[in-house]
Amino acid sequence: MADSGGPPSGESLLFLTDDQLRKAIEAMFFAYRGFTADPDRILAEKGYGRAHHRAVHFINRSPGTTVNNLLSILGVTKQSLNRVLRTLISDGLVESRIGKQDKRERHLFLTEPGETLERALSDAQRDRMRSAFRQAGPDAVSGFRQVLEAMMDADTARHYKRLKEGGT
Amino acid sequence: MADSGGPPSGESLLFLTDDQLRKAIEAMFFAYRGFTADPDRILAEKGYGRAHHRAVHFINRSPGTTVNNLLSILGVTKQSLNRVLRTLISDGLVESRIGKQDKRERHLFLTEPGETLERALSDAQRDRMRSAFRQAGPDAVSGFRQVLEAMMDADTARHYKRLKEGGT
DNA sequence: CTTGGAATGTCAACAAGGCTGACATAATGT
DNA sequence: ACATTATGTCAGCCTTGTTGACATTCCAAG
Repeated sequence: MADSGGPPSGESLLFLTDDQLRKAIEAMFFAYRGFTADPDRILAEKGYGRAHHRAVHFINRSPGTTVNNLLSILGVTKQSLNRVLRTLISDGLVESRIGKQDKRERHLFLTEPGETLERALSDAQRDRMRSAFRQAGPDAVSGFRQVLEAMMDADTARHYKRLKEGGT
Repeated sequence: MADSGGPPSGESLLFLTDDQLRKAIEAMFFAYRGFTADPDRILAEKGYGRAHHRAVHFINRSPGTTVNNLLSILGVTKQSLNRVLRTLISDGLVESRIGKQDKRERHLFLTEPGETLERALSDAQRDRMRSAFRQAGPDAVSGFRQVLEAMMDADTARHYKRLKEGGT
């Protein structure tokens, strides 16, 4: 089963031994920890968690987005999201406006302080990403993105592409 | 502030606009969800969580490792790890042997059923990784690994490299 | 040899943030 | 009128992180 060790077995274009795949899996695990480490520190200071970061990020990304929309992007239950939104709104980082066309909908926006927090978080994360890209070099960057896209679930990839292309 | 949109601004070898970095950040977030989705399903069936997966993975990786060693790799508190180990041991997936030299230490091993679970989990995760690599192509693979390594914390990278090179 | 500290691991209790289920309200669409 | 949709809320559960307290074992300095 595990044809590990030794050099590429040739023949396939992709010399993917179990051992190499395992290394990639571990790399993904460790890298994700680094990826979240900087924002986590900032969030901890302010008494927030990763869930708040995600909400703030995607509201900043698509100002005026609805709760439902956010739910489908984040892939959590509305109860979970609502708990986070409630604290963000009552802390004055997020504003929720009733929809004009459809008054059932709530459109979400970052307030001034909300944008400040978002910027602190994304600056930290971007700095690390930029430095990783610089170390790895230009060719590595496109490979990185291609593999990540291929690793997403189909539904998730749809969301990602939609965000990648269009704005809101 | 955000010089987003438009093609690479040239000049730097790495055309890294804020917009591109943000896309990479989102890709990382969505990809990690895909990365954990398959094992999560298997774990949920058996009543375990991601923490159990991590423990089983690294015990399989380095049989006979001590609790302390595992702790430094996983980066959680010993109490957290201990809870997970306790259930794995009482379910008969992991065996804990008191150290011969130092009787304070516990050396951890997978039992037969433990290895079976580990294989199910890593097969699922490897399958997705392999398919992502195939879709992305050989060049992408090395770029992917390079960026991930550059994204880790320094301490984490040490652990990763040690695991990558040596066996135990 | 004894004794104090360091290392290792265990138990208890708490918090964050997932989850399900039930239910309320308001607006929309048929 | 009635069913459906969008949202919010309460209650309760689970996993998994945290800190604090404590037991055991080892080792080294007196």
